[in-house]
Amino acid sequence: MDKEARLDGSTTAEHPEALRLWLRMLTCTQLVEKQIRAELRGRFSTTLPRFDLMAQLERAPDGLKMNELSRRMMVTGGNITGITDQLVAEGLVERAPVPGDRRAYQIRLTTKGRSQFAGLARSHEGWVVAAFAGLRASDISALHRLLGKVKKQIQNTTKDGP
Amino acid sequence: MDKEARLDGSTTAEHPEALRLWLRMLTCTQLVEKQIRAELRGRFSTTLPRFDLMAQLERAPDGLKMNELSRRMMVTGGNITGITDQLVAEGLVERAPVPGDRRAYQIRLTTKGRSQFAGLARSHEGWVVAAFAGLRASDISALHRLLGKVKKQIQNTTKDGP
DNA sequence: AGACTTTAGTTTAGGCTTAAACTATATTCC
DNA sequence: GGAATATAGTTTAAGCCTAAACTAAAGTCT
Repeated sequence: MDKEARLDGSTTAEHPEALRLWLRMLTCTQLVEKQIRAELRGRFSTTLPRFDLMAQLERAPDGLKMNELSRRMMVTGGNITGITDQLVAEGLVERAPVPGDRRAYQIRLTTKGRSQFAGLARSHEGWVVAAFAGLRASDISALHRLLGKVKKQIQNTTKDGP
Repeated sequence: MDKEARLDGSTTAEHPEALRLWLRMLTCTQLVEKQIRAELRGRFSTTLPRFDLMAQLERAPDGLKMNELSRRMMVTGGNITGITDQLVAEGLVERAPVPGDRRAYQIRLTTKGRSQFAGLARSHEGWVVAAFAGLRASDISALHRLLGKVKKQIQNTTKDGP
């Protein structure tokens, strides 16, 4: 084969398949994500992080604390502060006090936020369905299952720490 | 309306399967990416975009023009300008004039850049292999094949229209 | 109670990324 | 040649994201 790859020379040319898989996976994710970001921006003048935060809250009727949002969205607390600030300023989300802990807030969708999110979610689902329209149901479940193995593996090996 | 998008439940083969797949795919990609970014930062004091740009140049011995880098990395030209500026400042890449077109540059790895990249690439491959270590070779090729379908689908539907 | 540690959230400095406006050079078309 | 258009690259303003330092409130231990 026409390999120009001089990355590894002769020592460890054993696993370029994982590398090829990773690059393809990254490409797919980026393509879908760029599509969704562009639609959110063009049609709703919003962004993916704002949508993601609202999606988390939609599934938690009593709201979530900042650190729960941080954990579920896999981003830092400072990031949550920034996104929440914006959504609060737009009246889509509110910070409610937590009885018994004056440090924490419970973040909840406002009525306005819940109503706006309904439209967002409907469109979002359509874009995602369109992105995977080339796959049969069996392909989708196969992908889902295999990615489950990947997720498990990563979480196990990453959790090993000091 | 019919539902509140309560995506936990049913076994009915509707579109939410695609949604669940997408969320899992995003999670996996983010986990791997965060791992790689952390290693690049912790062990080499560099970043993923810098690494990606150098990786593109490594495969193009004669170098690439800015717009080629922009296209291959799927990011905007302004972004390439910024990353290139930093790598030039560190002496890892260079802007060479293109004979016959005074607007363009040919971006190339310097000797120092090529040498540094060799170490980066070796480690990078290791991290990726580790991330997919939970999969058998047949799983990896199945994933690769299925993601090929996804990629093709997205590129076809996105390319439509002016 | 008082000192120590942990937890919740914010702030800050810096890098990444984009869209849009901009400069400079090439190309096309009369 | 000269005007209109297209292309290569940069700049700018704004949002996202992180790590690290910080404030305030809980919790722990003696």
